[in-house]
Amino acid sequence: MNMEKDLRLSSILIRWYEANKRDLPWRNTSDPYAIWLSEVILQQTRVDQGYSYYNKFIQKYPKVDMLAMADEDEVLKLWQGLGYYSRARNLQAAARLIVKDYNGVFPRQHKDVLKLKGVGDYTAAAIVSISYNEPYAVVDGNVYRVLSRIFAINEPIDSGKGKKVFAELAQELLDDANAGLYNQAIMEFGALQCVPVSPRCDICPASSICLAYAQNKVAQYPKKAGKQKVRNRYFNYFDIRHGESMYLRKRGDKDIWQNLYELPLVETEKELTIEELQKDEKFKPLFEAASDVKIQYIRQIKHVLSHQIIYAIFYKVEVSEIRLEKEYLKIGVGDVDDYPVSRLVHKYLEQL
DNA sequence: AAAACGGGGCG
DNA sequence: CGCCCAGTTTT
Repeated sequence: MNMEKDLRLSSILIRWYEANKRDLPWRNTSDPYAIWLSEVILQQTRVDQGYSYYNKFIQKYPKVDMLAMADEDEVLKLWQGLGYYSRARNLQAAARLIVKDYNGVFPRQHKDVLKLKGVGDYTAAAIVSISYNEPYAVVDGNVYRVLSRIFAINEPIDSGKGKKVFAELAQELLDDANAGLYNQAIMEFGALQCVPVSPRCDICPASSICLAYAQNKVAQYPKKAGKQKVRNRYFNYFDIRHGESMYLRKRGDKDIWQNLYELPLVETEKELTIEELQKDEKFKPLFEAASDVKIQYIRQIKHVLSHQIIYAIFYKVEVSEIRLEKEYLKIGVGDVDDYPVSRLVHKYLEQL
């Protein structure tokens, strides 16, 4: 069976690339030496930082044998300020090997390119696809971000399994006939359009096929296992009672417990006593339009989530009169069980 | 699987 | 100023 490849993504990316790509010096050549040099310089390095280094290197060592013949000190000096200096040492070691073993002609085969010092999976794929249009998909940080969003992939990118999943998906999606163009397009798209923070999805040509966008979860991708740091949060809940009435509010987007209900909440940066809390700017608006406010401490609950620990304090507040913003829902005390609440809030409610 | 490797951007 | 970034080699 000859399954046809889905090239919709390729088409979107390449069209976007042709219209939006930056004009960079290494984009006006198919010389594998120049491509290699640019790719090594751009490892862990932003384009605007590496740009002048590429120009210096290609001017001083326009051919691989000139790099091979240079003093290491001279090469390192030219690399100075760019960081990760093993890249420069490996670069020259590889140049010397190319002169010795390949007669100064840059290797043509992916497996040979991959053997060069300082060239891993990403760089080998970049070199052979861009220089020779060989069908090897690049997977760099941009690709992780773009693919994880478009396909809403929950596999963490920093796990062994995740790397495999992304490498296979990238290879499957690769537009083989336009490998170099497609690879450059997806990376440039990640660098300029599908950026890590606050991407402009409203003007994105891929938004219609982007699953993360459809789910309003763009900012959650790519997922990382990481040493996920646990964040401490301090929730002060107020169970405001006015006769047989109490108040709830629906939680919004971009935080835990989306669309669940909870008691009126004041979140603080650290644990505060009720006296400190009453002086806090976030506390005041809640009881501005209230009379005869009596606050009673009820209990403290430590609630542990995978990524945050919530130190919650519950207070019961009796008022003879109160007016709250319309986001606060006034309900009958007996109806509270009709509303979906977090486990934390439920723990408080069930023991009243 | 995890650490080491540098410098820059960001809040 | 601490935290994040992200390919390759080394441990």
